[in-house]
Amino acid sequence: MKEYTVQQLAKIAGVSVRTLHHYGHIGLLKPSSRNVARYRFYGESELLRLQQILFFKELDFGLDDIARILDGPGFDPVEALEAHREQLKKRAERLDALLKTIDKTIRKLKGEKIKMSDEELYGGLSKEQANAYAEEARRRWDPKLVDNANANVKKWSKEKWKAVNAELDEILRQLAALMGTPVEDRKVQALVTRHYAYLNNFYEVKPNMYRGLGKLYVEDPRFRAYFEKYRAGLADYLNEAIDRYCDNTPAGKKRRG
Amino acid sequence: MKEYTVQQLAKIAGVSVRTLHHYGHIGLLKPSSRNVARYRFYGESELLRLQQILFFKELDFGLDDIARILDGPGFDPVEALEAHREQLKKRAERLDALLKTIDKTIRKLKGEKIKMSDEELYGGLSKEQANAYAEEARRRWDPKLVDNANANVKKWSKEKWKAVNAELDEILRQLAALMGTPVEDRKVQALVTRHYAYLNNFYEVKPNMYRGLGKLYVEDPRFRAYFEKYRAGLADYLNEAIDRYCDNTPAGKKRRG
DNA sequence: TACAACCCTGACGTTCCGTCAGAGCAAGGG
DNA sequence: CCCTTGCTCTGACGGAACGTCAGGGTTGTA
Repeated sequence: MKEYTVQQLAKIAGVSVRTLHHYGHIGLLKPSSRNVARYRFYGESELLRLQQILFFKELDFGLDDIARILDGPGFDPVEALEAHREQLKKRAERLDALLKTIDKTIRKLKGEKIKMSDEELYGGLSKEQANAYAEEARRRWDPKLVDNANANVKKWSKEKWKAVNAELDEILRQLAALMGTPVEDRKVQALVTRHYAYLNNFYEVKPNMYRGLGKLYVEDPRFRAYFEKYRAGLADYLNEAIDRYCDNTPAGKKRRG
Repeated sequence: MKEYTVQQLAKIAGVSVRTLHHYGHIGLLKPSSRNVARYRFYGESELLRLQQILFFKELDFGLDDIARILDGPGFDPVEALEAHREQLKKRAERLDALLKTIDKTIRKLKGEKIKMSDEELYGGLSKEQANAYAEEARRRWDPKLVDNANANVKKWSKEKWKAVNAELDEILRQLAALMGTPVEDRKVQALVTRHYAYLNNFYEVKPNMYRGLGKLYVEDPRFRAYFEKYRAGLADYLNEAIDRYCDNTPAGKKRRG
């Protein structure tokens, strides 16, 4: 039977020795045996448990939660592992897509240094898209405000557009990374809020208009249904947006070196 | 110019009020103005900055790093993207490894389930544990004796296992009850001796095999010093021992009581 | 004017480790 | 057999990024 010292296990699992000590102290992962000199030794099952721990840690569970999960009465390792495997697979696929996108983006950024027509100004949000948003906003809230906003938008500088596009891109990318996460999740909430804060910024809407938005997305129960629907089509939407981003993204918005 | 109170900004951005306080304290995001009553007020630019902060935070940057990024002379988006890509790549690789491990594990677990009944035989000590002990014993002492012992062990009846388990349980319980008692105490000595006699019993080892371990703990004067030193940690040690005992009890696991 | 709902400033608590310090083992070489 | 090198141990303190009171003002509204 294989046994690992602290350092060996640490290296295998990619954590620090201190982490293993810590896990031992809080009873999360104890060595399978100890030396006369109290040296720690871990077996295969500890390695597996550590993997599970790290897995849940990736999902942002606290260590005590992890302990409850792993040591809970109804914990069927096979079942749990199969569920996790599915999650992992999805994550891996998403990561893969993200990686490709980023590669594309980097190539684009490196290649097409300076080339930006007026049309490209609209970048992350196509004219039609912007109009679509405007349309919806018009339907939903105050038409005058929206028209006003659009008028403002047209006066925006290139710089502002760049910044705004970049932000939308960021938000979308992160939302994509969270695909499959429950809507109630704090991260999703935060991102959605940011997304709408972005829209708010985009349209330079007044607070009272924003109240409706905020409520819809953050407090209103309708938000749930809306986002469910939204999420279903999110992948396509994002791919389009990302492609647009790659094709339209002009050279660096700069600062520093 | 639109102004937000702490709570308003917090809600919009999906962070806590305390977080805004904190960011103010460390100089990462300061309110654009303050009341006579020192109430904080944030403007549009603070909202934007906060969103940038949150973006980098999602990427696991520390707050001081974020400050350096945002307040620094400038930064290169390509560079940032490439760094980000590296991070994602590592993550993807780890995910991949995890997936493989999980697949292996699932297969293993499914396979082993069938053989569970066999494992039940081992009672207080899991098969691996038993084998681990055996392995060590084999290394340390006479291989033939160990094999012999194992052969014997396999013929033990459930009744015998129960009895043996009960004894270990009893010993540990009494040791726990004596926690804090000086090592020199006759009772402690007796129990420690019984503990090792239990191991002895388990392997049905001969006295000479036991020499390496038993003498060190019970007769050798070095033991005295050693144990004195570790007496402070005795509680932990015992708890660990007891936990190990519980963890390895298969079928009808009794975890905690 | 009362009262809920905000806001303030300390200041201590928490999680998850990083990082010494002071010491003990393990093993190969001289 | 000693020496050196490389692990390992146990505290104990530190620190990042807040959470969570306590104790006490402020504001808007009924």
